[in-house]
Amino acid sequence: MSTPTVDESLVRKAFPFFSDQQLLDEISQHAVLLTFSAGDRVMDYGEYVRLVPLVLKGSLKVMRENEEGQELFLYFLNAGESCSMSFTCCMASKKSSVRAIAEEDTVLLGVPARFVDEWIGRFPVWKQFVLRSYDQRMLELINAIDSIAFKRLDERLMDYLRQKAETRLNHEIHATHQEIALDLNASREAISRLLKQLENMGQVELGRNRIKVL
DNA sequence: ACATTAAGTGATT
DNA sequence: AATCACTTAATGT
Repeated sequence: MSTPTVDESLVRKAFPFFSDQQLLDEISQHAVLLTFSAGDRVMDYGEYVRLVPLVLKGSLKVMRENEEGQELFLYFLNAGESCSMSFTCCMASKKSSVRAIAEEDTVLLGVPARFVDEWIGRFPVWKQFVLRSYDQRMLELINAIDSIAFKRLDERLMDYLRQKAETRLNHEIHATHQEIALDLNASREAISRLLKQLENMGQVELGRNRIKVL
C-alpha cells in the first residue's frame, strides 16, 4: 500500500502554494506516500489518527455512522485538500469519529503528527494551510448540518450530485441509486423518483450506473 | 437463454 | 417520505 519515494512534482501540482523549497524537502523526507483503490477504507471509526492526509490525486468520501448503523455522507476531500479533523485528532492522539472511503483511485501523503506541529512554527505557508483547512472544513460541516436540518431531499441530492460530479471528467458519476440513497439516508425509490424529475427538468442525464450532471 | 442486479411504479401507511 | 410488492430493463454468464 505504500512506497518510500515521494514524487515532488505531484506535491507541487496538488499543493502549489507550498512554495517553500525547504518545506517541500521536509515533506518528501518525512511523509509517507499511500495509494488506495476505489472503495478502499482509508480511515475508520475508532482508529487512531497518526497521519494527516494530503490528497495528491483522487478523492475521499468522509462519512459518519449513527447508533443504528446508518451511514451519512459528510463531505468529499479532493486533491489539494486535507482534513482538519485529522489535525485535531493527530495532535491529541484521538480516535477517528469518521470513516473515509476512497471515492476513486487515490494517492495521498501521510504527514506524521509530530511534523504537523513542528512545521507550524517553521513554515508560514504550512501554518496558513492548516488554518485554511480548518476554516474550509468547518464551513463544509456547517453546510452538511443545515443541509440535513433545513433542506429538502431534492436539494440535498442536487448538492451531492454536484459535489460528486465536480472532480469527474464530463461530470459523469458512476453509482447506483441505492448507493446514493445510503449516503443521503433516504430510500432508493425516493432517489430514483427525484432523479427522474431532475432528468425531466434537464438537469441530469440518466443511464444504468451512470448519472451525468449538466 | 437464463439469472442477476438496477431502476421504475403504484399502493399503502 | 418509507416500505412493500411487483414490473421492466440492462448486463453478465
